[in-house]
Amino acid sequence: MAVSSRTAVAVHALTFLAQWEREGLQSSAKIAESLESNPVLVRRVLGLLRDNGLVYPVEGSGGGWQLAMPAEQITLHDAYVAVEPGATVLPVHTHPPNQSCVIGRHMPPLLEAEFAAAQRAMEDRLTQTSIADLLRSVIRREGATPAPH
Amino acid sequence: MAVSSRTAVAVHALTFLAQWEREGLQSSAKIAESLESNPVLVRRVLGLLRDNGLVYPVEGSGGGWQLAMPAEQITLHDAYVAVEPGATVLPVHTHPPNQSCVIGRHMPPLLEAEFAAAQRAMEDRLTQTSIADLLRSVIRREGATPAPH
DNA sequence: CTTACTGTAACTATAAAAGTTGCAGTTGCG
DNA sequence: CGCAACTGCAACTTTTATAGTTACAGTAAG
Repeated sequence: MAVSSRTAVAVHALTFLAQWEREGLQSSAKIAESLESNPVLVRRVLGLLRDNGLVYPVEGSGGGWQLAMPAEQITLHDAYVAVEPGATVLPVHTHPPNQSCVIGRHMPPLLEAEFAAAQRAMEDRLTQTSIADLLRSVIRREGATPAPH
Repeated sequence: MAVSSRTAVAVHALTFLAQWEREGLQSSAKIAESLESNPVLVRRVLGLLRDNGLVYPVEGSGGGWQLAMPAEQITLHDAYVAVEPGATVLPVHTHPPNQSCVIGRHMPPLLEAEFAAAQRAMEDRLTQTSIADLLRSVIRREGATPAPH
C-alpha cells in the first residue's frame, strides 16, 4: 500500500511555515526551494492542507501561506489525513475471492478488520507528534551541528 | 505508501493451508482457485513465504505446499515481512531537500524516525494475530452464516 | 498596468503491481 | 520409459499512481 511521499512534503511545508511564522506569509516558491521541488507540486499539497483547515493562503502580489492554527495543535496525523484521504496502507484482495470456498467467503472482512486495526495503530502514533515538536527538534539539532558558514 | 495486496494473498494462502492441513499437500492451482487468481501469482507469493521458512513446497507430481510450522506460531506480521521486504509505508523525501535551509538540513532524519515509529506501531499490531486465530474466526463465522447449499 | 502571487487543468515520464504466457526442472506412476 | 502433475522462474503486457512540468487564468498590491 501504498502511500505517496506527499505526507513528507506536507510535514516539511508545515514545519517551514512554523519556522518563518513571524516573518509573515511564505510563498509556494520559497517552500519549493527548501524542498528542491516544484512550486506547483507544493501548491497541490498546500491546497489539500488548506481544504482541511491547516493553512490558509492569501492570493495576489505579496501573498503566500501561513498556518491556520498554532503549530502545537497540528499533528503529523492531521497532515497525513489531509494529503492521503482514504488511504489504505494494507490493501485487501483486489477482487472478491471464490465464494464457494470457506476461506474465500470469510477472509475479506476479517482481513479488512485486521488491517484497519494495524493502520489505526500507525495513525495513533502519528497523532503523538506535533509540528511544534518537530520544529523544536530541528532547532535542537541545529544547535548541536550548525550549518557550515 | 505503498504496499501491495501481496500481504492479503499471503495471509489467504497461509489460512487456506492451515484449513486443509490434514488433507496433505495443496497445489498452487487450488489456492489460486480460492483466490480467483493465477497459479503463477500464487507461486510468487508462496516462494517468498518459503524463503522465510513459513511454508515448504514439494516438487513433482502429487506435490504441493504445506505450512512449515504450526499455524499458531505464524503471525500476520510474519506474512507481511516475508512478502513486503523493506517496505516503507510512509516514504520520506524522494530527493534530499535544500541543505542551505534549516528545515531542509534536518527534516529527513527526523521524519524517518517518526515514520519508522509509526510503521513499528502498525507492525506490532500485526504480530498480535496468528493464522490460527484467523482460521478460528473463519470457522466461527461459517457456523453463524453457513454457505447456501 | 505591471509584478507577484495562488489555483488548476493538462500533459509527460517513471515505476510498481497485477496478471499472463511459456517453458525448464522434478517426481510419481503406469 | 514416457506421460501427467506439479514447482520455479523469466519475460512480457496492462494498468495505475505518483512525480514532475508547462501553461495559463484569476487576484491583489503598488
